[in-house]
Amino acid sequence: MTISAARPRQGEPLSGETRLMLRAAQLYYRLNLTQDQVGERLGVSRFKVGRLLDRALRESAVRIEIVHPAARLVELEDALTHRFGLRGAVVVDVASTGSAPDDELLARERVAGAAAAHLASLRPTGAIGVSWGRTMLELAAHLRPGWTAATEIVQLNGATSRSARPTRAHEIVERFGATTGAAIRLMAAPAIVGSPELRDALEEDPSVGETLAAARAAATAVFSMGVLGPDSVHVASGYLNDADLAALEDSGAVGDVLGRFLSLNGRVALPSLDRRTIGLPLEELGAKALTVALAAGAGRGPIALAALRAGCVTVFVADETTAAWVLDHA
Amino acid sequence: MTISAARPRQGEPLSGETRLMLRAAQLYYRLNLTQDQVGERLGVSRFKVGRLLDRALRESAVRIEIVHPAARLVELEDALTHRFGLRGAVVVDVASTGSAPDDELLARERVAGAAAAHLASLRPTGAIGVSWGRTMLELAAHLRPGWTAATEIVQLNGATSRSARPTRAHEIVERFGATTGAAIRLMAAPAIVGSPELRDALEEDPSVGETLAAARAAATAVFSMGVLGPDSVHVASGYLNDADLAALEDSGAVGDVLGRFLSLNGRVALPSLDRRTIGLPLEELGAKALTVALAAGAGRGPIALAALRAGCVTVFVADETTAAWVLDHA
DNA sequence: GATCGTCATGCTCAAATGTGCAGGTTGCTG
DNA sequence: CAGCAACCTGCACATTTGAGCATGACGATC
Repeated sequence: MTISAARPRQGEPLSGETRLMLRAAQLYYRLNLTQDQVGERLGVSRFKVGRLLDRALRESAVRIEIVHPAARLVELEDALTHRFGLRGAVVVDVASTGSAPDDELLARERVAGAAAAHLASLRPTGAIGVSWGRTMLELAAHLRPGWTAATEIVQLNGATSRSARPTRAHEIVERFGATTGAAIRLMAAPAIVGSPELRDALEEDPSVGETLAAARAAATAVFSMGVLGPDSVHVASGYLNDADLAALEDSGAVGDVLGRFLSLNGRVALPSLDRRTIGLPLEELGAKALTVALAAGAGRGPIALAALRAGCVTVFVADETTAAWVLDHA
Repeated sequence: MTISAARPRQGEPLSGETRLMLRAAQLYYRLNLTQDQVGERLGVSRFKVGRLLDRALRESAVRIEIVHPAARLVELEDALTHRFGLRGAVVVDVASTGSAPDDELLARERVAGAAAAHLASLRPTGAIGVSWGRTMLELAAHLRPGWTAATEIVQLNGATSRSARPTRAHEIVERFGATTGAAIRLMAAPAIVGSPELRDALEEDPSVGETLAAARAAATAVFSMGVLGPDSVHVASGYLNDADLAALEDSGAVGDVLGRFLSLNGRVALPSLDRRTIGLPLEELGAKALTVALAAGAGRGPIALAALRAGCVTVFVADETTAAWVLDHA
């Protein structure tokens, strides 16, 4: 080794500037000193400290991450809200139990609970329309007395069952009424009847027509989504026979909202069936100021996406799996 | 399932407040909105946003970490500075080559380079004392012309070799002089002589004495550390015979600073040998305003710790391994 | 059912931080 | 070595943020 001149450095491992930057970052972010204090310790002006910290952030020498386990849910909520132009979205996580049926139950419970809480925070007033189904039943059970004041609770679609499996729609409406102090209005009709003519006749009869008018007038609607399949409530309740089911499947239907079966693009899948369905039409649902839609459990993704595309949702409440599915396929 | 009343929630998965907190964190930290803007979007006051972010930080829902690869080095520097009351510390990383001798070389190169740069940033003036050794030679080679202005460069301890292996102390002093425009003052004496009497006689002779006086007067000193062992420069240069080496090892010496061998506690290990050593005594070194100590390469940990404990270091420059060893054993 | 304590809220004011700009320095080029 | 350009620095000023405090709502307690 002969002393000659400073040889070129192969890879300056750490310039003084970088060292300074990191020291500033440590003092500022770890010790929570002010930029002024950091500058004093490092012998530079506070302006330089600010610029150093700027650089550290830009070069991502410091990383700020949100580590809360629920952060993912909030991200999904924001993505849904933005993607579908919603007024809000609530996504809940469902700890897996290992058993699919239990997960289903748990998802319903969580989504219903979250929906109840969110509804309470929205404090809708006036008339509130409600649908029925297992998730709605669960939601009704979660409503806390006095969660809001409403003048009237209206059943949005037909439900009287002709089979062994009752829809329990009246329990739901009653619970909504009991917890808000509102009058209730039931819809004394089946969800789906045999012919369009019978549907029209029933809807014109005051017994159904008045409720339907009230449903139209309500500014708020709360409903859940149904899947299509042999275990669907509509099949279990006897509204759909095998031929209907087959026709629906052929038409690309993925599930229903207020008894209206939709295909993935958000359109009514089978108009002939839709004309036999008693309750608020989809367009009227979409015209409301506030509609809260619940989707809980595996397989709800497609109908949730369909409903969102149909534009009849302003607040969407779902479990994480469903929310992720919707965003993946949107 | 019977509707009765809201059942107690087993584990509210996500309170609205937490949801709000996370959303605020996302908007604030990811989108860089102001607290005011976040508040507007979330429909809360900016004060609440501030408190929400506070909570997020306290509950460590957001984590701020410094991820730069060199952050560790800066941490070591701060720890050393604080632990030993230094004016500063510089720690460099040494990419392992896989071969121990190459690592040694590389470590010296990096430490010397960093020391040269740091010295330049300190811009010491007046008289500067320097020691010799392989690391000092490397440091000298890294000095850039005009790195500072000095009046005089003084050799701090004896070095003239009586063996085949030259110490090249004069090259070091000359390079320091050439790059600063300073006059130079060499010490025409061996590092260690045979008897205290001869040492005293030499130090009183003007040829050595005047340099020693200048060494005492210098406000700044730059030196490196030597390890004890058969491959030590002092053995190679012929200053120490086997008996000396054995006595040193018995006394617990771990290495030398300016030819003064220290034990781990920072004291002179073998006073009888110290009295035969020509150069600036340790106490005088510790009294200087600025002393820059270099420690590079495996096995320098113990002598580095000893020197730090001896209180003769104000700026410490070392490789990562040595720095970590020192902090581990301090 | 009245009272007290606790807690969250929003305010004012001070501290901290970011921004655009003018002056100065460095290093490059002809 | 002059001229130029890019860059860095520090400053005044506007914006943003934090701290302490008064107020009001809610729930608990006696």
